[in-house]
Amino acid sequence: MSLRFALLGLLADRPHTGWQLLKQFEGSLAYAWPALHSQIYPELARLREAGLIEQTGKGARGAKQYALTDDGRTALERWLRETRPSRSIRDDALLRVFFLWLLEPGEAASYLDGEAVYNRELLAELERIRDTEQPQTPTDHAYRLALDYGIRVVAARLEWAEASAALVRSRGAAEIG
Amino acid sequence: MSLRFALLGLLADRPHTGWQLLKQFEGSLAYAWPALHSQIYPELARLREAGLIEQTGKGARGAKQYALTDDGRTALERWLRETRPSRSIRDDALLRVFFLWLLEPGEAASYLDGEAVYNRELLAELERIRDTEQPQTPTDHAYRLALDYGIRVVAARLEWAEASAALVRSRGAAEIG
DNA sequence: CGCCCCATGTAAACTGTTACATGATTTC
DNA sequence: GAAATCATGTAACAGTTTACATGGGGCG
Repeated sequence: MSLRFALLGLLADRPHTGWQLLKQFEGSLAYAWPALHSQIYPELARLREAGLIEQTGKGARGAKQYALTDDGRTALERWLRETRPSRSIRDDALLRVFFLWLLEPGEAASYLDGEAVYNRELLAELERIRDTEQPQTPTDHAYRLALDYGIRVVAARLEWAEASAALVRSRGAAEIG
Repeated sequence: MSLRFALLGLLADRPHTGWQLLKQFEGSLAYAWPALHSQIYPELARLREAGLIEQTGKGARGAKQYALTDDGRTALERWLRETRPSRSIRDDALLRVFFLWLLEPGEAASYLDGEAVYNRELLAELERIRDTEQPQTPTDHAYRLALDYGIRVVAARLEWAEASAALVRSRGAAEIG
């Protein structure tokens, strides 16, 4: 369901080829809704069949350019305005935390160190993007809001991982000492 | 894949019936890896078939109690120690932010207000749990780490939503004024 | 006895990943 | 002309949701 609207949303800004859409999903959208070409191309065919998008041209090497139709824009705006976001979450890294008690304190702390490293590097990358790109268009401003979200959430995860690793180490030391 | 290990992880603490496992997935695990009975019961049958769990008793009304086998514990510890968490994320609420430029500033701000309300209420609920339950066992301590993670991340999302709503309103006012 | 909750399962539809498959254009 | 990248598609499999289906036990 969300993939369908992600495609419509990208096409609302300007026409794209399937390949260009794929690159968007590999870029900034990867943090919100990742998708591979094997899912994107069939979905584009279905959206076209449903009249929500139309093919507006051909590029080199068989590329197909699509644009949003009026029906597509209506469907997209209805999704944004009239439906509530799904709150369903799947977070493998968090799931593992529930079972950290199975490991020795030192090993559990190492796991948390790894989470800290991952989030520290991701945070640096997101901050680099924030500090080098200047939003111009309304689309840019929306993407910047999404980037700010990522920065705040990843910073929170980093702080949690650092604090938790320290906590686990101090509890482990107390048991031994 | 993760569902399998989530079940093994719960059974590592103590034996559970399928129903009890289902209640765990509806409770704290819902924030990390939600699952329904239609997925849990077949997966338990497969884990039993594979020798990773065994049925240790029968409860009232046809309830089946399962416990982890030695093979199951080995598989669980290998997952925790030797595999890295998947970083794949699907966040419908974040996806919508990329397309907020489609709405009028007032409507976009309303969407962000809704995100603030949702996260404010969830944060209050998580803090209530933190302040009423006192961790005792190692299992409790791991659950508490997961709860702390939720509190930090939800607090970050709340702050982002409030700041973003204010930002969008001020930009909208600047355009009009 | 009727209702609610406990308790387990299966089937169909949908979504997402991995693997297979092909061909065009650019670059070295 | 070989390799890398652009560009599109299908097939098989795995994971998830929704719907269908059944029966036991406690409570009023």
